Amino acid sequence: MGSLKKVFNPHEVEEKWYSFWQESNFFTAHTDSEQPSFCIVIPPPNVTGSLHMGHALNATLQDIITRWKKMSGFNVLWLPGTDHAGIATQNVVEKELSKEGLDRYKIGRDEFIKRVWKWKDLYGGKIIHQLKKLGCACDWSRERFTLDEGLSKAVREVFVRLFEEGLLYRDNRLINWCPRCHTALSELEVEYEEIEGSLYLIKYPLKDKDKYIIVATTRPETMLGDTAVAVHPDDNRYSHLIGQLVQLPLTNRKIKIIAEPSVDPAFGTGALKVTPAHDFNDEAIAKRHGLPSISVIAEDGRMNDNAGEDYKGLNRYECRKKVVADLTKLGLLLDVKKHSHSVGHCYRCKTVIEPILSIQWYVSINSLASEAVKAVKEGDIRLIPEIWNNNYFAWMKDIRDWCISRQIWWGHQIPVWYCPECRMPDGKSQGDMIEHIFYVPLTLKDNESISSGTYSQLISIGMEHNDIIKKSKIIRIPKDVIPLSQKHDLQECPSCGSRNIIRDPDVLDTWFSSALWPFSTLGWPDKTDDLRKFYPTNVLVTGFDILFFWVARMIMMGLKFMKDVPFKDVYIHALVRDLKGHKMSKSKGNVIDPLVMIDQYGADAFRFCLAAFAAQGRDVRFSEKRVEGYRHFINKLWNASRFIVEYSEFKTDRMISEYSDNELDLFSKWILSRLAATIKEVNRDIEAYRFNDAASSIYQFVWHEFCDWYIETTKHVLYKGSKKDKEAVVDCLYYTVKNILLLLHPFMPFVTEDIWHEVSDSNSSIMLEPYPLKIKSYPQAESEMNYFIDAVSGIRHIRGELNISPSAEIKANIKTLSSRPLRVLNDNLHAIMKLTRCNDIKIADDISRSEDSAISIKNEMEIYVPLGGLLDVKSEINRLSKEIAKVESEISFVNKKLMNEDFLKNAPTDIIEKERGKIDLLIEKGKKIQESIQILKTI
RNA sequence: AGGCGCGUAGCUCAGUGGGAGAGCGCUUCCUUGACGCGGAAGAGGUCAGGGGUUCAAUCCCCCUCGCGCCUACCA
Repeated sequence: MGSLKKVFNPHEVEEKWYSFWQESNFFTAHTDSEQPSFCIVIPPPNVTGSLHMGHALNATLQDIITRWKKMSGFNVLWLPGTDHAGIATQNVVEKELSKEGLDRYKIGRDEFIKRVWKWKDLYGGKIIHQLKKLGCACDWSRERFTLDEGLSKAVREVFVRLFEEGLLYRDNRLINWCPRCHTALSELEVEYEEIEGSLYLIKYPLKDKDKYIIVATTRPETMLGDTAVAVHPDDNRYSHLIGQLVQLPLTNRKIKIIAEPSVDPAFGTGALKVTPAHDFNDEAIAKRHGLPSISVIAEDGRMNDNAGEDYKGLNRYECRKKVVADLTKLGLLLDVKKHSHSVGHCYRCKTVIEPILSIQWYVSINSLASEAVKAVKEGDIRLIPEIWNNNYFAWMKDIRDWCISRQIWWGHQIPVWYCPECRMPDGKSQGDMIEHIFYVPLTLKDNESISSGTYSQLISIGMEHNDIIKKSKIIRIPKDVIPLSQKHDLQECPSCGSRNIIRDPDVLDTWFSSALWPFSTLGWPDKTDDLRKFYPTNVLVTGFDILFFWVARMIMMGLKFMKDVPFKDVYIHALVRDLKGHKMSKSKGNVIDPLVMIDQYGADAFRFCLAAFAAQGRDVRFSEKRVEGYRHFINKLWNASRFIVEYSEFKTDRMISEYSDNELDLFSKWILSRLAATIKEVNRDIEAYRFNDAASSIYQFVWHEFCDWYIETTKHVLYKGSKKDKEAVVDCLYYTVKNILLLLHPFMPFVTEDIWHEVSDSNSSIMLEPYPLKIKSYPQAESEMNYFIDAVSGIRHIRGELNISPSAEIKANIKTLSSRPLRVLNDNLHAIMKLTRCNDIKIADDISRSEDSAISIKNEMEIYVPLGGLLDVKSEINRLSKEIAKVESEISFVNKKLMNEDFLKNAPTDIIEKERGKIDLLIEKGKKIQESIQILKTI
């Protein structure tokens, strides 16, 4: 033990203690431990990102639970890791390439993936290691990555088993396509945003050349793919036209007018153009009416051959301009109105989504979802706060099959192969059906160039199998081609033995691998010790924004493959917003960097602030001022500890429990009792994920009970007491501070560890100490302490209100109205004098008031402060008059109640008794003050 | 459009069927032997508005207004 420095400096200790913990392996969970297990898997952050406030809050809460459970005797595993974030990571590396004038096609798939790994090793996973700055007790020896070998094995296992059970299928549907990322997205990956656009009214000529039907659209360029015009069957304006053909302008197609009840006659003109290949509603209409789909926009967002010679090759927006111009020339554009509507954007790159038709892999979700609903309904999984249950159920009810294939390279490549040499059931060669589109057109021997062809064609012109695969930018494999899937890479076609097989080029949605996170990270599919010990995990701590993306899918996969829930509790915390309540985002420029907060105020203050903000069911509006406030709290704790350490020479080896009741003074028993209450509350609140309540209980106890009252009352003993009295008080001070540090450790790991080494005899870490659980209470001391506090506050109140300088020594007389306050106050006379700066206090039951006194009426006592010439009679009368007004209004309020017969009839007796007791005291108090005013008036 | 949540001190937020609390800010005073990142004493609120249930409503129910979020739709 040394002594604490004058000022606490977070920077000096944070790194020191973190590496101490890590080197001592305190974060490591033990497979052979006898202790009960407790496990949290971290929501794996995106490997491309850097730490933001959301991560900081999320990690702080997990760390609080982790440290609390460790100290409470559990073998805790907090398992960290990152997710490979397919699209995001691929985007980052593609941007890098484009700076070098390259793209992924130029360097090829293998080279590209090597590049991404290299990037990942250099810059990836920054977030997860930034958590160390926060003090997180993650078991780094078990850190995982969704693309590492083990997790890839788990993905492969899951895919193949779902495939074999028939829960995976390919289908040709309209999907959300990002023309920039060049991939399909699931519906969850599309963000809708309100856009100020235009509504174009376009005349479609009827067979009777002078007449038109007018359609309304926000996307005129899609008219090139129209295959019908739909009107409501009961719409009188149009019912006579149903069944007629219209000439689709800018094309030479004629399309039919159909009756469709889903059309809203009140919207636009009541006539809807139907473009099944580029609109989800239109696709549904087309299905009902057997309409063809004509795709006019290609994967790169440009118009394709079907759009016609004039438009082919233009991008969507250029085409829109030209279509509008051409319609205007033809006199077919009737009007353009302003119109705001919501438009889907890619959640990664914010490009406007294009619905296009394509073949994708889907997970058949219904059977998985119904199990996942059951788990929450039957309470095997608790969502906390419960308010999320409804959201969860609603989403699960409307859940659609999950599109899991992505047309990118960074990720788990789908373990499916197709054999071009086999024949389909109808006898056609599969190779005739598989179409290859090249990155760059190939020049053949006779100088002809080709940009695409079927597999069979390309083979017939002499291309090698591997060459075809390598040069293909897109491989179109029709739905009917038979997919082959197995755990180990397929080397040859199991039916024809051909080695020229084609692997599905797509990769899986990143969330597919994160869905397995709670068991894949523990070693599944191998039957590992970790898996046995830590699955199911105990709690998942996460934000609501990924409840569907991730939590729901983990529940489905856990139930399916582990036959058990992945976690018992899901604690859903708030989003961190800025002071105005807006989401923090780089584009808004309102981001607060957690690392800056740590740098400025220290990790402990920052963490405590996050915990204090984490009230259930409410968003966090982050305020830097509050971090500062908690930095002051740490300073307070630090200085309280410094004070105690000064008296370390009086510390004995006695345990506090070895002190008998009469060896401890009132204040010591009181603070121990308050500590007992705080310990109880903090444990209860952390258990219930009420982190803010736990934090404020400790704050209140440390500052306003321990520092404000206990330390102050020990001073007269420490300055003037006997050795024996000092020992008792110092032992109690040490005991309380040590318990405060233990209670605070999960919230403020660094400063508590630092002080611990000064105040405890042990050289090891506070992390290894047991968390305070239950200690003795002293209810009598708590109630007696109130007399003391009343006496001190009464005198201070008079001082403050009458503006008597704190340095002026005064006298006080206290008349007690019963024996208890008489005894309590007399026993602690010196402490009262010290805290009120009185040089003389008389306490008795027969004190009479002197004329020149200021007074204060408290429970069972009357306090007189004789002031002689110092008494400003006028302001004292003023003060007492204010007080009497307050008392009188209270009396009339309580009286009204007690006069009410219904109240007396219906209210519980304890409430009635309370009111009766109140009124007697109030009347007595009023009388006393009144008398006092009278006396003052005579002066 | 539907759902959820919120509206409490100047600001950021707790909270409860029996006359409301914290932090910061504000006012006055204080170089009191842990701490001015401190101490003492204060000011400040018809708990968004209206109606209902109840002996009693800030809290429960209904409506209105304002704000936020989610889901769906938006030709």
